[in-house]
Amino acid sequence: MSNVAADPETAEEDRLNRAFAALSDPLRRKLVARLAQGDATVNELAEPFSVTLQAISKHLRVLEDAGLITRSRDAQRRPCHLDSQALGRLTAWLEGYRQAAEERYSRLDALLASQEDPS
Amino acid sequence: MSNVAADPETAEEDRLNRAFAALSDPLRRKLVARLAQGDATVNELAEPFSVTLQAISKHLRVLEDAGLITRSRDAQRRPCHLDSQALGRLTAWLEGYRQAAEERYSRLDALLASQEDPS
DNA sequence: AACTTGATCAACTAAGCAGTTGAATACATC
DNA sequence: GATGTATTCAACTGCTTAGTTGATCAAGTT
Repeated sequence: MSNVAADPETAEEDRLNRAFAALSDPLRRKLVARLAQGDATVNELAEPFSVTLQAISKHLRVLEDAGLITRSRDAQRRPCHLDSQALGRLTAWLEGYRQAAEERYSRLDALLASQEDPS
Repeated sequence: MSNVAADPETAEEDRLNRAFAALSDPLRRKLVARLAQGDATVNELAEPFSVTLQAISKHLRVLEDAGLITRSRDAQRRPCHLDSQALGRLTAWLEGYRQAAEERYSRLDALLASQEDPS
């Protein structure tokens, strides 16, 4: 039942799986948005929403398992902290392919332009 | 049964839902990676994988519904094209919060440094 | 020790999704 | 018009997940 991949290559895959899946839920994205403003406890995070505290707790677990947040301890409280580096890894993945695609298109555009005007 | 949100605010939400969900699948990420190299047909995209063509077709539909790819027509073929702008919108979302978080931390670091060394 | 607050665990339900097989559609060629 | 090729549709199965309620644990308060 271990969800943790052994092989480091699939481990990175797994981390991307979880991170993107975590961000596919609008409530979890709102939690991320809130945490970007500063650390917060489960109760604080739950306050604006009309779902149960347990639901929020589960969402935070998903974010934690995805490596997007970390949690510490302050008496009974479990403050959540957004890991900006984790967000950075996602943008790095996206940007790699976006730039590759965009470069190709601009080369294609240049080719087409030279075809139209073969001075 | 319409999956398209009416209100423009939830429409953007919906687009993010679908885009992040689409990228949470490793096979779909591989399709994106392949398409970053250049447009391709369903058969070409399916070739490296051991799943059925129908499965690939479904994955492409998910990517299309998420706005990550567009599709044209060439006789029976349906070539797929990666929409780099869609990837850009995702990085924009991520970067907004990453930078906000990082800025806060650097301010906090500065504060702590000044506390340690109140010259 | 009893009580309150903060958070999680456990069990369940309803919904969604990745994959399959088999049938159907759309276009191109013979 | 029959055949082959590229792709999608339809129906089904197994697994995962968001949400709920009720119980439990952990730490501070009286």
